[in-house]
Amino acid sequence: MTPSQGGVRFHAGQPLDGITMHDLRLLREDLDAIRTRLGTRASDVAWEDLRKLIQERHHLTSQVEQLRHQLKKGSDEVGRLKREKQPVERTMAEMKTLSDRIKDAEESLRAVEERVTELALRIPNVPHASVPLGKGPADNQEVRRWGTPQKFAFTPKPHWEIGETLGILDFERAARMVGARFVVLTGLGARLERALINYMLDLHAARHGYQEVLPPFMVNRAAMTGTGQLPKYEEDLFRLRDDEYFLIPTAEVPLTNLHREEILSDGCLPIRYTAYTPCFRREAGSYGKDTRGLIRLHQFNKVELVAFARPEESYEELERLTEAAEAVLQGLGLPYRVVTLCTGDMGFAAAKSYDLEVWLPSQGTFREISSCSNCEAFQARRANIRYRRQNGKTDFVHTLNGSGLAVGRTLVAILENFQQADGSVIVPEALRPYMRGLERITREE
RNA sequence: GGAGGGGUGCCGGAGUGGCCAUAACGGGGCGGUCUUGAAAACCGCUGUGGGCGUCAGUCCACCGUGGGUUCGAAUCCCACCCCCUCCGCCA
Repeated sequence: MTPSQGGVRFHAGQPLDGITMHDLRLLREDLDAIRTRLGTRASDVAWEDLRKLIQERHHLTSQVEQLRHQLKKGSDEVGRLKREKQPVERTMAEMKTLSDRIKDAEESLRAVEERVTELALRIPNVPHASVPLGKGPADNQEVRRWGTPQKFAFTPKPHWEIGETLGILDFERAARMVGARFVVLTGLGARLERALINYMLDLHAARHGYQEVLPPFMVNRAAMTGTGQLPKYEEDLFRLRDDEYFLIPTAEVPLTNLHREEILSDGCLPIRYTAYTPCFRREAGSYGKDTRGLIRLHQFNKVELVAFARPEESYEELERLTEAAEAVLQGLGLPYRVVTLCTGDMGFAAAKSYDLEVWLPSQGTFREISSCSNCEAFQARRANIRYRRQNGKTDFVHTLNGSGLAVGRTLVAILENFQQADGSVIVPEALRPYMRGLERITREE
């Protein structure tokens, strides 16, 4: 793949060929079916251009291959003639002409492939048959609820008021040193955040069988393309100015890319990873939404769950992963519900997603605190992650990911759900060992 | 950042322009012969992706990545990436 302005480019010398090929086979065979199943999910895809380009690519490929075959034979002939001391000038001249023709044809092919890749990489994943059709959050389906929201004898305060009164959240100083949508946690706030991270990691690593990982917080373009953040959502990412590196918007990116370009052995599946990372998001286009508090920040902490599964087991794995995320909320005693996202509300890479929504008393609603998705083979194709079946054939794995949980939003839920009339906040029992036994957060003098 | 060395298949490792690339040779793995069983020995098989084809098969690409030279490149040239050693700097 040739580097090009504005095209899809790879930093670490990784070719795109493998990625496009896999998508292309599917597309060539079933373009219309895929288009129909995607519906409004892919309204901005240039389907007709793509159809033409795929045909053109196919045509050019066979042409180039045929010419190359001729050149190979001719060049062998030159070698043979030279050994036999026979004249070679004529054959060499013919081959020179042929070689030039090949270069032209290859140039055309390269251009077409680049266009195909660019278009194909912007097609979202096809939803699973069990996903409800819909346009937005209103069409999501509630699956179950857990816990009972607390009845307050007073009007529950929003978390930013609780936090500022307790002196553990400082938005003002954060804004001064960076800008809007950042926070400084201090004292017991910082300790509570750290306690939550450790509690979640321990739970997933020790109880749920996820291997703990501490990955890089920035990755290259190839990795971002593999999980589907690129090329379509570049404006949502923070990018370094002098290097082709991006700050991760979620640990899903480094964890899933852990096995990019690998063939896993059947016996090691399923593979389960958990990691704490900060997450960086530009939140382009969300001006005015959740401007106060910890709900929507440019940098937040998250403990992530990622799994690699055999295709036939991936939906079972999605349930297992979702339950692991739920266990965090249950352990903390926070009421929540689980919803199945409708086709219109799902992420780019997901085939099916469950959102966990935690109860926030100050808003009187459930707010997203985790999103658990089965991406099926979508990311595996883009990142070329395969496994060897018992019959020796290779096949793409299914990748899954979910928050387990968004730490900042968990802190929000704790402050709001466990706030007391005197302004203090009760520390959930599960967290106390991580808080040096502290039972209640009060203002520190 | 500076100097040097290196990236070849599951692993080690040969290959410095066609003849030995259908990547030598060795190891590992799988299957078979032999054996009461095993070892040894011997024989065979053992990469990925794509095109065409009903099958048999056939064609193309891949020796870190991308360009270039050439009738022809793992091999020559250029750039980049990664790894190792030493020096400097640094948490």
